[in-house]
Amino acid sequence: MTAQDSVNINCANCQIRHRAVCSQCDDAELNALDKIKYYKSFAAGENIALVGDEMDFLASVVNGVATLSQTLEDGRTQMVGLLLPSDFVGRPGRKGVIYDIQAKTDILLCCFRREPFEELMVTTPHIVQRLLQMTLDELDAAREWMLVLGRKTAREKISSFFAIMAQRHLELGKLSPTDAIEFDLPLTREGMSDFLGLTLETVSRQISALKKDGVIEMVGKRHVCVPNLQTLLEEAGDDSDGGILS
Amino acid sequence: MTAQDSVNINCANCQIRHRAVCSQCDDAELNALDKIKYYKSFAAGENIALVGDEMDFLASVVNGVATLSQTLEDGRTQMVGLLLPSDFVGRPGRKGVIYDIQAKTDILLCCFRREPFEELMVTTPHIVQRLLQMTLDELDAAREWMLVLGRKTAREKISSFFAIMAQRHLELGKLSPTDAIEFDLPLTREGMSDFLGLTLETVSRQISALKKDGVIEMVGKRHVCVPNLQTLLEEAGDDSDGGILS
DNA sequence: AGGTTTCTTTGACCTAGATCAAACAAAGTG
DNA sequence: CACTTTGTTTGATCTAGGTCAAAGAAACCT
Repeated sequence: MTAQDSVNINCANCQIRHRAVCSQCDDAELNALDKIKYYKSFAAGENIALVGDEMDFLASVVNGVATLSQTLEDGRTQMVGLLLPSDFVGRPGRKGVIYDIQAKTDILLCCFRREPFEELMVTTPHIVQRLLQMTLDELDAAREWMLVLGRKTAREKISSFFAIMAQRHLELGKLSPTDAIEFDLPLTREGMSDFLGLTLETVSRQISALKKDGVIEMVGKRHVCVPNLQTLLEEAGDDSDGGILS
Repeated sequence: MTAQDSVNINCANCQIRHRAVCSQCDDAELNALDKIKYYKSFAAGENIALVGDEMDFLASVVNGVATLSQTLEDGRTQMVGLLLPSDFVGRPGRKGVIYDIQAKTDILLCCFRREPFEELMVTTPHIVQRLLQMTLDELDAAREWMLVLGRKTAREKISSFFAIMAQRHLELGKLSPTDAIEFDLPLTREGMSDFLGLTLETVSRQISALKKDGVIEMVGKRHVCVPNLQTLLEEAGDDSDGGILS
């Protein structure tokens, strides 16, 4: 399903209805949101917003993948957020954008006009409460990444990234954790290097090594198969319970 | 002022009244909070809670410094949060602790009993709204740290840490940004290394180097003097505007 | 005052991952 | 179908920061 196919969606058949910022809203509240929302899609590679821009909407990712990243003057860049379906985009109360936001695949956003959305936040506790939960979850994920960035080896970093992808896929697909898990990488080698604080060459080498050691199998450049999640988690250096919870 | 000296404080003369989770509360709401709160102090080095514990309170840091950190099985540890006065401790909606929380100096917490606090969150929008703001700020700070951890050199990391300390001190002390700034480090060399994803030896070497280059001056092991904040910010690799905003 | 313990500094050496370089592969273009 | 362009892999080399080691320095005992 591409972004274009989904322009006709509405809240009733929305795939992210039960996970997004609106998930605790009742019908009346959903109606209020509906009045201030519109759908907008971006092509893979397109910038949704750049540092210094003013963003006059807030949004939920309906489908597709986007990233948040920061860049130093000399060009070093670090990804600081990976936005997947149901994730929230933009910061209430601050128009000014402080991270570059880029679509990595074709992406569809459910956008809320900023002004009326911020008014709804005052009158609709369900929205603020859900947003708080989601922000706390993001904070936990960011802190998990601080451990990855600060203390893990290159091999552990790649394994951690694959483990997150695998687990995110598992959540949605309702597979048993003992099955083999397959998914497509939403990022290029360079994208992964920006996420993990590595060079793209190191990413490539470590993927080759994990492949050689049978931890993962690759079909083409982007499709990953994880025959045994437990093995991958051990490579990632996480405890047996699997690391990132949310 | 030690933690003990402050046990008699109340909301009216509380130093963090205007920055903490209660900052948007009116008198009635403050009263409701007052009924469910108690003060508790911890000595420097004491653990406030460890991974796996259940924490039956949430709290604001009144004075002193604490840290959040994660440890891998082999002992590598990464600090993922630095809790300073007015910061919030604990996660609403989850009793289980997932980071080690340790007092780094003597510290005084303004604790709220979990159950009634979580009930207040439902009925008191001012609390949830303020908590959302604070959590968004923490998320921004965490993302800024991801850039430090993932992409900065050892010298830039140390400079970034000093810059944050200096700026935090500046906010409170109302000095002009052109004055020399002095402050005490709340962490040992090892603490800084855990924060920055370095070894303590590298921390020590880089501090010596910054001292030799006149970027900072040290009085004893813990007291830092920054003669020129702009110079320090340049060493930190931040843009001229100074990096972390909140 | 001597003796722990904890923290810090500095030196010598080593290694994981960066950098530089080249070839390959796949997809899009005129 | 030649020809870019974009992404990937692999090799050779280099270096920032880690590791190992030892000696100060300060605080805290008793």
